[in-house]
Amino acid sequence: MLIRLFHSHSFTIRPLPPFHFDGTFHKPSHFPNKLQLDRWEPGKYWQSLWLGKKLYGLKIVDRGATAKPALRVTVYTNTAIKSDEIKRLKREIAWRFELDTDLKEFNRLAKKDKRFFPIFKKWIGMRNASQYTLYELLVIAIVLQNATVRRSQQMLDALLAKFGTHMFFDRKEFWAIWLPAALQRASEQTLRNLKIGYRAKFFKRLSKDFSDGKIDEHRLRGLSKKDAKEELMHLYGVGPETARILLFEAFHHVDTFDHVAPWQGKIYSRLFYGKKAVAASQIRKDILKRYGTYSMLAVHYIWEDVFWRRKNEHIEWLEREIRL
DNA sequence: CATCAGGGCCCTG
DNA sequence: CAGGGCCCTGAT
Repeated sequence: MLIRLFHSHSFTIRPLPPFHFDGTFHKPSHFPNKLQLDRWEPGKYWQSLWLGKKLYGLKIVDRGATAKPALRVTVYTNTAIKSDEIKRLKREIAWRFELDTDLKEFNRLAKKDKRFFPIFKKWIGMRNASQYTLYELLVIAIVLQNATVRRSQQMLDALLAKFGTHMFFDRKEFWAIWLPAALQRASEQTLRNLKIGYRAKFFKRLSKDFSDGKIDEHRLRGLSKKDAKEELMHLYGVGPETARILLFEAFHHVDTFDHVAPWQGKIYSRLFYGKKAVAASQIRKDILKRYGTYSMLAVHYIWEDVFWRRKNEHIEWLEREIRL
């Protein structure tokens, strides 16, 4: 069933300068799904958005400049919008896309980095943004586990087609990831039929924990990285790599560089050393030494930059490493 | 045709 | 703390 969101309301948000619209609202290292959760074109961005149990369509348009940023935001719903909702939406959007984050200190550090300064300069004002709720990001991180990109896409598409919400706003179609209760009710066999394999039991248990209210995303947002990591690692199906993704993307801990997966290690080796394979422990040590509390953010800039380049130029070694 | 590792994690010993 | 097993797929 297609849900049409006819009501709309617009407002303006002014991020803290400097701000980079495209770098913040589009991450080319993230691979797209057939059933689209979002859409980007230069200066424009759309996505489905859950706030509590209410579903919105979100459109954000660039109306400013790097030094004087402004975002024109339109939210779409199928019921009228109240003024306190707008307030909550503004706060949530600011959190997810780090619109109020002060990058002064990071930019100062970047300036001292002779080798990569051109990249940091090109993307100045880019945020470590995540459009998702914790639960949604967890779903995505789990379909990434022990699978190649194509299979991850297949798994997410199958799950969306069965449990997701198909929606229509601003003359475009999108999908939203289901709420936890929907997967909790499904049988493990139903999930397995979608060819997600052993992840079925992860999803069952996690969805139950979330819909029972055992995990409070807002409380976790207030915790230190160390405390948040410990709680996340207790979740069923969450290990070091999934925790890293959650800590960095959902909770914006920009110093989360304590786990390097083998495939990432190969790409880092090329980016930072121009070599095929440098030991993960060496990479960790060097990055932490150079970028300190901004380790993951600095790597994020360099990482996304090479995936932006990939849009226009063929990078042979990268194509081999990402194995679609 | 079979075998295998993959954008990990759980469980066991 | 090491190592086997896990779902399914495309590569070899």
